[in-house]
Amino acid sequence: MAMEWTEETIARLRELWQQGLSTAEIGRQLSVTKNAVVGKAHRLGLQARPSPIRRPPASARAAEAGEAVAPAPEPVAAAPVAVASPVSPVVTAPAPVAAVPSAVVAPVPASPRVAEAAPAVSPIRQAEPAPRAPVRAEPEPVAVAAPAPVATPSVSRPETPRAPLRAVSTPAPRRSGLSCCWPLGDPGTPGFHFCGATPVPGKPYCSEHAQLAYVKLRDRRDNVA
DNA sequence: CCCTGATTCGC
DNA sequence: GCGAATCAGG
Repeated sequence: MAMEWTEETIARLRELWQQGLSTAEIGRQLSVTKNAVVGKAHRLGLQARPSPIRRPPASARAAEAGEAVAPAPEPVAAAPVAVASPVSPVVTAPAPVAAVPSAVVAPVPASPRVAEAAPAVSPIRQAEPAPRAPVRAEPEPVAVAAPAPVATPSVSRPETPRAPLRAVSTPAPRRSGLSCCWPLGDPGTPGFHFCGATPVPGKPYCSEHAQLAYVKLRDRRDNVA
């Protein structure tokens, strides 16, 4: 059986997706592959983010391969499209959320060391639609974000085994009202849950966790198993 | 090579 | 519905 997309995971997917995190990043946080993330995002109808690639529509390719029957003359002239923006059904503002530059990111369980390495940076300015700057592209030696998560003080956090998160008794913090989605505990374990506190406006986390979330980290790549 | 996201298609 | 495989651009 495939992954059980519970309300929580879907909610998290939505929020992380909306934050502008990369599919791979989201996948790491949810313990799924980027493919799963992308696939699910599509099925959920989440708005596609700028893709680095353009692919010919299947129809076009099929036609090409199959038959040259319809050259596909454009019925409607390529009139000046003018008007309005391309497609922004949802957002009204230029870039409300747009993006947490990938340089910022993630509440992934990481070692506490991060804390000292990165004393909470001020909340990033996520004002611009910043196209993701690949971390590696940064001129600076520094890198990205991190999180020290898990509030559970006890554990030093062995590492996150790719737990298929299931069996979690959906304590679903209901989407009604906003709630901090900072993950507590390891996904897949019974005690796993989200903070649930009232988030700061514009962010998915409460003030406490927002501080942890928006901090730089050295390596976002392998914090999860 | 690494990263990215999108689509296809077998399951 | 799911997501690996595959594709394709940066």
